[in-house]
Order: sequence, then structure tokens, then C-alpha cells
Amino acid sequence: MTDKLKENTIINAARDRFAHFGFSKVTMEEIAADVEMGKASLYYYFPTKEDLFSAVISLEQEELKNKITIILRKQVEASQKLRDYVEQRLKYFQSLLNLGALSIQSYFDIKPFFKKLFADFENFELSFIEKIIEEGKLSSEFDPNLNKNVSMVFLHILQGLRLRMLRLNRTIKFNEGYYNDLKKEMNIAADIFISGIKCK
Amino acid sequence: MTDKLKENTIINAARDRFAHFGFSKVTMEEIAADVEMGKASLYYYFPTKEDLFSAVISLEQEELKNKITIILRKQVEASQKLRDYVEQRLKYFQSLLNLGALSIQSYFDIKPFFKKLFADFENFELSFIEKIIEEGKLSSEFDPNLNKNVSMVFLHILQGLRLRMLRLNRTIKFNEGYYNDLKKEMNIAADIFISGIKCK
DNA sequence: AACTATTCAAGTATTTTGGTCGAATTGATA
DNA sequence: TATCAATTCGACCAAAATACTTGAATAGTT
Repeated sequence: MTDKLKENTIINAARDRFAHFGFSKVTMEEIAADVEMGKASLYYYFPTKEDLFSAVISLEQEELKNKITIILRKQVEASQKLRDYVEQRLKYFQSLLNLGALSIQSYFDIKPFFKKLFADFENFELSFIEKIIEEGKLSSEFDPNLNKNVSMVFLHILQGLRLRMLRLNRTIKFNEGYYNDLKKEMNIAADIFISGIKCK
Repeated sequence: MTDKLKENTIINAARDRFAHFGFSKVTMEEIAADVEMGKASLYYYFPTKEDLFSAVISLEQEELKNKITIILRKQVEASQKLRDYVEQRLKYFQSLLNLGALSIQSYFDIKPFFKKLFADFENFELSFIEKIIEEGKLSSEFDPNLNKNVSMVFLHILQGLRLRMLRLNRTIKFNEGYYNDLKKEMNIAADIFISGIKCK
């Protein structure tokens, strides 16, 4: 097995564990056992547990980026693309929750090693939204005189809604009910927003 | 809130946690937080973590006992009752797995504080099977000259199949695939057994 | 043979966590 | 109000778990 392949094996095993138990509940030894290695061998590939976790998060982000890129290429109107984005983004949020990457405090008291990862991703998202809105302007679907920060505002609205739900989410798992509530809320917010930036 | 009620609140919160993460992955502090108490208050009701866990197991067992008792009262032939029992018992097995009560080693190297709990339950099961088989004999569905240990053998066959599957179950969760395999296997075994004790 | 990449058993240092204790609080009763 | 018992929790401790290291062994390559 090649080096890169083994790394992926580890990342995938780690993802399965994290997705089920969350970051703090998974030990390096367990992951090592999953891939049938000694614990120390894991440290050969990933210098810290956090690095391994970062790799998992990166993978998740990469997957979302792909999905988002696909949305961008679709032959639908810009407002539909925004709606699709909202949906995919919510799914990603849920998987982060399961991974144990998010909690009320970790969202504020965010560890330094995650900061960059999330910041980069946020930039990607922002430029994605900007592209769609630009597209909508060009096709006369959206008002051409929109404030240039409108993309950022949209991004922040979604972030705010998620954060709010995170605060409520004191239970073990982000359960189905909460998830659907948040989904509805997001869709409504997106609809209003889209309607608000459309040409009158 | 009364004393008994608070106890149940704790047990239920604990059950939710254990069902999701397993015994070893749950801390008393987490359970305390769930019921909005201090950790020390939990120890007021349950002197040890194992005691709390026992209470959860007891609850599960009680629920299975109820289901089994209902089966006994049904107006169906004895062989069908046995099949119903096999199904319910398998579900209970799965929930124990999720609670983290079972693992390959814990099945052999069973902790003393569980021993009695499981032993009592096994006796209940045995007498349940005996009743059904007696019933089948009376209605001439089963061979009246059966060896008196036939109930115990049936019980042990099921135990053996579960134990075997437990050994295979090295992954994180007893996944759907394994579960269905075990279910099929159990049903086949039950069918053969039933056919074997029927009147010819 | 010489060298590099990889593995792991057996550590160490730190954190977590099961469990305790005594003081504070609540609430009923007289 | 005073008293007493039931209940709660902050702060603590000892033991266990766990992130991470080290150094030596092994596998693989040239």
C-alpha cells in the first residue's frame, strides 16, 4: 500500500469514529486498531490528534466544495443555486456536528489550529455566493444595483441561524426534530433573502 | 419532583447516553449536565456508575419481560410464540450492544456486578421457553416425549449464535448487515429447532 | 551491505474522571 | 421562628485513561 493510500485509510477510519463518537470520545489507539497498526505508527503520519482531525475536516470540506462547484455549473436560475447551496451547507453543518467539531463553546472559543481551516473555507463560500449573485445580476434575475456586501450578509445570516441552533442543541445529538426546524427556518430565510434581491 | 421520579429522569438520561456512546464513553458529569444537576448529586441517588448502569440494564430487561409476557398470552400456536420470542430477544441483544454492556471479552470476563442481573434474567427466559414448550406439548403441537432439557438447549443455541456474532463484531457499531445476517441465522436455527420438536 | 522508510512495545507526562466530603440550601414540621 | 432531614453542589483527590515520545527492531530498496 502506498504512503498516500495508507494516509487515506487512516483518515477514513478516523472519520468513521469521529462521526459516531465525536472528537473527544475517540482515542488514537482505537483508530490505530481500526487500521490494524500500532498507535505510534499513526503518529508517524499525523503528528497530533488534532492534525488527524484537521485532515478529516479537510476531507469533509473538500467534498462540500465539490458539491458546491457542481451546483455552480447547473443550468438553473441563480436563486435555485442559492437554495441548493443552503441545503448542501446545512448537511455539512450536520456532519461537522457529528464529528464533534462543533459545540457551543468551541464555536466561540475556537482552537487556533482550526481557525485557518475554517477561515479558508469561509472565503471559498463567500466567493461562491458572490459568483452566483453576479450571475443573477447579469441575467437580470437580481437587482444590478445591489450593495456589494450582500453576499457576505447572506453568508452571515446562515451562520447566525446555525449558531443560534447550536446554542439550543444541549442534547446529545442534533436530533431529527431540531434538524428539520433549522432546515425550515433556513429555507424561509433564504426565500425572503432571494425575494429581496430580485429585480422588482 | 418526587424522589422516584428524579431517579427515573436520571436513568433515562443515562440510557440515552449509554445507548449512543456505550458504557465506557459516558461520564457521570455528562449525565449530570443532562439532568441539570451537579455530579455529586447523582452519587446521592446512585452510589457508583455501575449501579446507575445496572438500573438502565434493569429497565431494558423489564421492558423485554413485558414484551415476552405479552407473547405468552397471544392466541397463536406455540411455535409462533417461539419465533416471536427469538425476534424480541434479538432486538434486546442489539440494544445491549449499543449500551456498551456487551463485548467479546465482557461476555466471558463478566463483571461481578452484572452477573446476578444477567443470571436472573436468564432464569426468566428459561422458564418462559419451558412454558411455551409445555403448552406445545399439551396442544399436541410438540412431541410429548421431549427431553426435559430441550428448553435449555434452545436457550443455549440462541446464546451461542449471539456470542459467535459478537466475536465477529470488531467494528464500531453492530452494523445493519451483521444484524440482518444474525437475524436470518437465528430464524433458520429456530425453524429447524421447532421442526425438530414437532409431532411427526 | 548500507541505507531509508516504517513499525511498534514500552515508556512518560498530562488530563480525565470516578468518587468523596463538608458546607450550603431547601423544605417540611413543630 | 427554630430545628431537623433531605438534597444539592463546589472543590478536592487518587486512580485511570490517554496524548505523545523514544529507541530499537523490521521491511524494503538500491
